[in-house]
Amino acid sequence: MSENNQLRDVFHAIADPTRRRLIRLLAEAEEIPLHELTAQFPMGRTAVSKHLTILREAGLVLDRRVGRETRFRLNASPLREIEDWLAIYNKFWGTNLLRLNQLLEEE
Amino acid sequence: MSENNQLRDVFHAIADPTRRRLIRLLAEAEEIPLHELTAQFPMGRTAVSKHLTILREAGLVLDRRVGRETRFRLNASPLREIEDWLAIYNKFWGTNLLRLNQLLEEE
DNA sequence: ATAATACGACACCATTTGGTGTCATGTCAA
DNA sequence: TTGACATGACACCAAATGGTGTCGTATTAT
Repeated sequence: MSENNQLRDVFHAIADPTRRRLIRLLAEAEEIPLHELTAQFPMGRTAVSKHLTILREAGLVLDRRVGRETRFRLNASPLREIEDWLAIYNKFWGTNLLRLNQLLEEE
Repeated sequence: MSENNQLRDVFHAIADPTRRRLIRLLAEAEEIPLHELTAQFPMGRTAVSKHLTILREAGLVLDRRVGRETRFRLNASPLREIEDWLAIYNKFWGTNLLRLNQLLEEE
């Protein structure tokens, strides 16, 4: 039951726009091979592959060889860590505009 | 009503553990001066100040001079962007263990 | 008046990051 | 069997990142 093979920080993994777009693409399909993912980006195959490696090390992506291609699929569950982290702060969302007003009035 | 002065990516801002700890510290107090925040970290004042600048540019922190100190306070609302982004994927959280099983059975 | 404090603004540096290109290898098609 | 395709595994590079130390200045305390 070792769902946590996280060698990489999930927060760091989702920090890059390219990696977030990869996640988005993988959410829309079951399984996508590397060359097909690469076609969606203005960069080379090597760069996309590196981003996918980072996602894999964060547990956000699974990959398997099928013939000569490597197919990737999304594993969204590590995102729960982000959700948990956010839960601490979303209670501040309402109050902070008030805080801002207080701050401006003090000046 | 320009709440979005975001020069920096919020995802990038929360990617660093030091910056997440700064957010945590600021959530626990109303207002904390730089030197007091610095005392909580194993690094120098300059480094902490740089992290706070990144948080400020992401809109996550507000600062004001009071006498000779610069006091910081949390503004959590930009975190809503993260929450919105997560909302797209948390519907996958339940299904992915099934996917993983399917994958293992295929092998 | 003097000294200590808190800070911003630098210059500086090692490491990481995000990209490139190339080469060797396994796989599929003709 | 020959050639095109898809990939991994490098070597490589510029720029960003996350630290450091120092200097000058405004503020506070003595």
